[in-house]
Amino acid sequence: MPEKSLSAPRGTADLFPPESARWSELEARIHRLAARFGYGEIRTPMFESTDLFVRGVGELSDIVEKEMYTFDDRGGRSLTLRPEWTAPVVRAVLERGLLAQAPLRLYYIGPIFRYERPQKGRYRQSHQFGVECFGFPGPEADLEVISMAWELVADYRMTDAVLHVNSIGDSACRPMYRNALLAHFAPHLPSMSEDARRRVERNPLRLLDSKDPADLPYVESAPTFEEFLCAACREHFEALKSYLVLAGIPFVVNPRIVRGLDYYGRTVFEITSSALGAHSSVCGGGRYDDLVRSLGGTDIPAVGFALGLERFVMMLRAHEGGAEPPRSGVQAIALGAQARAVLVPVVAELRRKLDAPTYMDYQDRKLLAHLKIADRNRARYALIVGSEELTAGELVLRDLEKRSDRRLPLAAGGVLAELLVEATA
RNA sequence: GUGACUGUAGCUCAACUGGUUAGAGCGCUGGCCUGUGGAGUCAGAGGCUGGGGGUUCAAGUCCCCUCAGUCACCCCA
Repeated sequence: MPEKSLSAPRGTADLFPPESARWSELEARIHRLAARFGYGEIRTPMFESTDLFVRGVGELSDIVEKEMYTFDDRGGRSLTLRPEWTAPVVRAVLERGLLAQAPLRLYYIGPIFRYERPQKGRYRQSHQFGVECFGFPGPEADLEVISMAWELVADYRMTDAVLHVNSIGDSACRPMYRNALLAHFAPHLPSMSEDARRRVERNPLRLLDSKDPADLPYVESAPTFEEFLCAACREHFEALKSYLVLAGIPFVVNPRIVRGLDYYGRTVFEITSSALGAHSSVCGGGRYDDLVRSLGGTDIPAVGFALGLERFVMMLRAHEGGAEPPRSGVQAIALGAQARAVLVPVVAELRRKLDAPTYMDYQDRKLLAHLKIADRNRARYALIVGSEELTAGELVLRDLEKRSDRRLPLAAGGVLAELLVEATA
């Protein structure tokens, strides 16, 4: 048996500096954003009973049919790595009885798993930030969650982001629209794509986002949902649109936004960016007023979204120039063993007291090599101690940006650190 | 699950129709330079050409399998 080289599983990725710092920064910003909107964080297990997703996401959805990481544990239970967050959140909230005190505002951030062929912006493990707002039937809650997603995008000045909104009706009017669509497409089906013919059986709404040129003329002439919305759904949608205008959030009404998961109804929305490749959506969400009941809870309306962090970071990169990160911190440079022995405790002290990185290379190198390392570390200061300094009882503090030296007395450790903290502040 | 393209040094890529010892740039280490930095120059280290099998006198190059990457389809964040 030949030895196999070890590699990360297909569709997964390792994250290293400096990329990992960008992620931390984004995550910190998300936590602050959610806090400002009054949302509390929920964390749920990374795997759940398979049945939860079958019931929550929909038996006929692609996720359940072919994308789940499902396995049996040693007790013979069928478990599944979560492919999305909403069903687990609803399960957790029901289990704890938290909906008794609805309204309830929760957000989550963490990994999801889908067994798919990887491509741009699509991985087998990816990460989502999302929110769930339970207990408000009205369009104010729709506006609230959309604002949150949009604020994140606007925060980073992503000028090519577009918000698409649509209404896909409720259980009263969707069947009527469905029938109208079927009636519209039925005579043309023979000349439409194979995919289209398949979709008719499964989910006629999906015909609307077909990309096949053969289908385009029929899709464009198809009736839109807006004509079929019942009075209640229409009123809800109109109110949301005027709220968006009042909030100054730019949007387009896109009758072809449908959403793939079974539980959505009324409001659906998406945020897209041209930086993202074939599937340009970075954030998708909407209202799911029937989901809680279908998972065994009481009749509680809900609205939320999920935002793909890998895709968001891709957008970020597309909008950033190659700006150099600012210099910060101190590179301690000891020339020789004696200097090193003096400097090591100073470094320890600095690391306790300085709110910036302190770097030190412990090998014997020339000053030149040490300074190159300082540059690579993007250190702001170099703290140099060699034989000259030792005899003079001094050290050199070099400002690497201004390229200027200062000499400071090489006093006892604690006092020295105080001095340096002050000098480098 | 389907299709196309691609796997050669740490990274980005060369190597005519199969032909001797697989090259370059960047990066790395060191010298030029007794101790002042993103530069220059010289030198050095670094490879079972993703893995396995086959064809051939001869395979980085052709064929098959496999793993992985990229992009697209299906679908989704």
